Amino acid sequence: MAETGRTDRYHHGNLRQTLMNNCLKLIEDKGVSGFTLREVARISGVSPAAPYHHFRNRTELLAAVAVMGFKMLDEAQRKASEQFDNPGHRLKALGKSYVMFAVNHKVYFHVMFRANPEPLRENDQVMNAAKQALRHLENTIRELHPETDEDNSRHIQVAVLACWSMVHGLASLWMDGPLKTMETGKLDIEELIDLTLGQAAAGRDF
Amino acid sequence: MAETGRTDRYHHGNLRQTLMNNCLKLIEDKGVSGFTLREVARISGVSPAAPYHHFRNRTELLAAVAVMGFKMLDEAQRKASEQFDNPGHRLKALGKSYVMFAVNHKVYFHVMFRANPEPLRENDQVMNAAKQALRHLENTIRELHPETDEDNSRHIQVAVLACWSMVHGLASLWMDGPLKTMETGKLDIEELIDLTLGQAAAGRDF
DNA sequence: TGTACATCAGTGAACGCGCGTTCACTGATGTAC
DNA sequence: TGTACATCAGTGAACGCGCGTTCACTGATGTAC
Repeated sequence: MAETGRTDRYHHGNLRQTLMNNCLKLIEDKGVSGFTLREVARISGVSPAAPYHHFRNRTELLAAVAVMGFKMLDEAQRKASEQFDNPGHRLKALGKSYVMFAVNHKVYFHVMFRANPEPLRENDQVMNAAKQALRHLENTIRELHPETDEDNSRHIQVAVLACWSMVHGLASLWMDGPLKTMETGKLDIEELIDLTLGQAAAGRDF
Repeated sequence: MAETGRTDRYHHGNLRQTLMNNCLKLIEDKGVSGFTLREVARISGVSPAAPYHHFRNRTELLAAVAVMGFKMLDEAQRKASEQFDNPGHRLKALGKSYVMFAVNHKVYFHVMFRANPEPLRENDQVMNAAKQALRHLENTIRELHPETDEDNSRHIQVAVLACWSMVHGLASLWMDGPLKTMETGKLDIEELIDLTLGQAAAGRDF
């Protein structure tokens, strides 16, 4: 608070966070592959070597952003699932919350799922944060299928996958853009989510 | 055919196609952002300047690959939709064909939907090819909802979106990898698609 | 069938550039006494 | 309260690198006569 604006000090005071924020800004403008450590340092008003006091290398900065994103998603999913006792309603709320997260935090979503995924996927902190964020969906579906014989455990996995696919796909299409050329692209995204999830709930078409 | 292996000629004979193939190989190894024109030229056994006789610049090579991919998808969708007269069955076949395309042509899929999408999305040839590939899905859904009043046209758009989301999401999750850490990741992908689309058809959960 | 010539599709050297990372350094900060 | 000193978090110059693209060029190919 009181710190904002005082940028003329030798010690920055909050460089780690500043680098992460500017990393996101940069990716928003130029895409994940357009992000460079040097430019992040530059717009943070700091020398090219400074970030190395906070992150081992370029990949670790991206990983930190991804972890942050998964924690935010986790929190959003938690809030959504607390809104309803009925697991069916809760599931729908989780789905909507997932897509809304992607829409409202487009850049995080990119880093979380697509930023040169290979190096990030070998990072334990990232993988754990991801698992945490997804457990709300799994728990809720488990509640919808209380019989827990062996066969059922597989059905649950498939159900999780079906739900995840639907919402991840809606989010992906929104971000990948082809959607924008369609008529529906002009609808309000929130309305669109309701309609689409409703469509799926009715079990029509597929 | 008879040309294969004769690489010691001054004129390559088929450089355009060779560059596109090696572009795909490179992206498979290093990701879209790791693809460089120079390396494509290198592994094609040609000087760094040679590609400029076939593509105006780096982006245009990517665009050509994307167009090729959409044409292949179009063809796959066409074949799938010819398998069934019943539009319900046809829809399911289209969905499966879409996901199988992504799984079997992972790299094309990446270029088509994610390769620094901004420049590609401004390319008319790419956008037209994309529209062509998607029209099978739209036609089939239109057939399922023959009443064509105004309200219905919107329902159709939403239905297209719901279906597209499901299959694009399944494909995305498969490619983005988190899926692989789940139990279901160990299932055969083809089986998985059947189960998931079946799940959705039953209208369970969501 | 030969020849002249336009055009096509390569070469290879060079350009300017920005990158990730390292290095020896130094100013700022916190702590023990 | 002052001072000595360790540690933290910056600087700025330099490294080697590979990139996209351009340039003047040349060998190969196709065609008209």
